[in-house]
Amino acid sequence: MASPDVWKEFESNEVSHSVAHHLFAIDDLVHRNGYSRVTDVARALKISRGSASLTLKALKNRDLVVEDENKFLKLSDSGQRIIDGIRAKREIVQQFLRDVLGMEPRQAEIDACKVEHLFSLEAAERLLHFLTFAVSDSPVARTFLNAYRNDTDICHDLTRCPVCEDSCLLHIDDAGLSLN
Amino acid sequence: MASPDVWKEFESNEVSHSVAHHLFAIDDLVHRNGYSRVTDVARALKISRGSASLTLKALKNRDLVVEDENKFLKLSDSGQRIIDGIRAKREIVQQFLRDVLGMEPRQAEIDACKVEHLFSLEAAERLLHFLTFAVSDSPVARTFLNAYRNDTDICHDLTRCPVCEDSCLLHIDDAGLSLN
DNA sequence: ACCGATAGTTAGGCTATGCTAACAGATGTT
DNA sequence: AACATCTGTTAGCATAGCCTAACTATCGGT
Repeated sequence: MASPDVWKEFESNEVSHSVAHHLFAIDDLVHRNGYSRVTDVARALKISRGSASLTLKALKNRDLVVEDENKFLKLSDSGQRIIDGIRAKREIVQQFLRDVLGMEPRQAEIDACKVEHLFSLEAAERLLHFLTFAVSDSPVARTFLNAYRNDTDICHDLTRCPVCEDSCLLHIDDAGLSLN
Repeated sequence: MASPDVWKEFESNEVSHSVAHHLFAIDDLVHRNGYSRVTDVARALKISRGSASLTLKALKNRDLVVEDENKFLKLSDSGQRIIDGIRAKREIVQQFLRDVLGMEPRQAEIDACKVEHLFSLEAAERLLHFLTFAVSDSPVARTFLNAYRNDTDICHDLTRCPVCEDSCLLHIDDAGLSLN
């Protein structure tokens, strides 16, 4: 099914989920409070100061985070670039899940947060353009989204699979998911 | 920005990426060759027999994998259910990336593989219904997809951001991504 | 000057996931 | 029977992330 090596790509990202959120925390704290220290990051992420200290030391070594004389932290240029990109991906995915697929903001945020650092730049760019077009004022887009929403409301009960009569995705093949 | 605890949800999934692919390997091997042993799984995943042995032992303890007298492995019912669900998510995401967003199959597969085990059931179900509608023969859907593809071709160079003139997502805010 | 709170670091431990290397057992070939 | 090979397990090691607990340093108030 899957090509031989694809699965190992999971590890090979610019930054891990954990690192991404350490960077997010610094960025948010600096913007909200004007500064960010180890303790602030730990509190924001709800991890211990010890963990934050170690992770942030590694990030200083990777030149993603810089520290001034007073132990105040900020993102380096490359750290900022990375986190801006990941934030953009999160917002794109979240808006798609919420505004097109109709998910509740909270669950859309959880799903987007899980995948934000994993999608390729290409996927994010394409999704952004799709999103922009889909929610535009263009009559074609409006007609489409309205039709989709009616179709969803009328024809699909999102909580019951037609095969097993439960909430499930197991039977999409039986149910005929063959889209070209 | 992000709600306080959302980021920790990353860990809380039914199975990890690694476990998912051990299960995939068994499922694929059984269907392709009729059987699956520790060595086969190791070879399929390109990891050592030692690693596979340890991980699979854990999966036997979790009752996701069962072993017969001859050391042949297969998925338990719950293991099968999990992996069918994740495979469905992968196929849905991959088809969306490929058939709607227009990505090459290979990159679509890589992206789908990274996120397949992370999306919520709800997101997958909604995406499935969207996909089914979007690529259907309905005139509304056809018109929309054609218009989208023309718009993409004509108006957007997916490799250049209008602000920084490079391949980037950093400036989506400047570029006006505010979709309600 | 001293006490207590806060900040940062470090040491030691845990799990998950990978590795190599050594070893045990079965199988197959001469 | 003997040796080679294949399979599976285990031991020891690494890294990423998290934990607690202990230590250091610094700052603030009396």
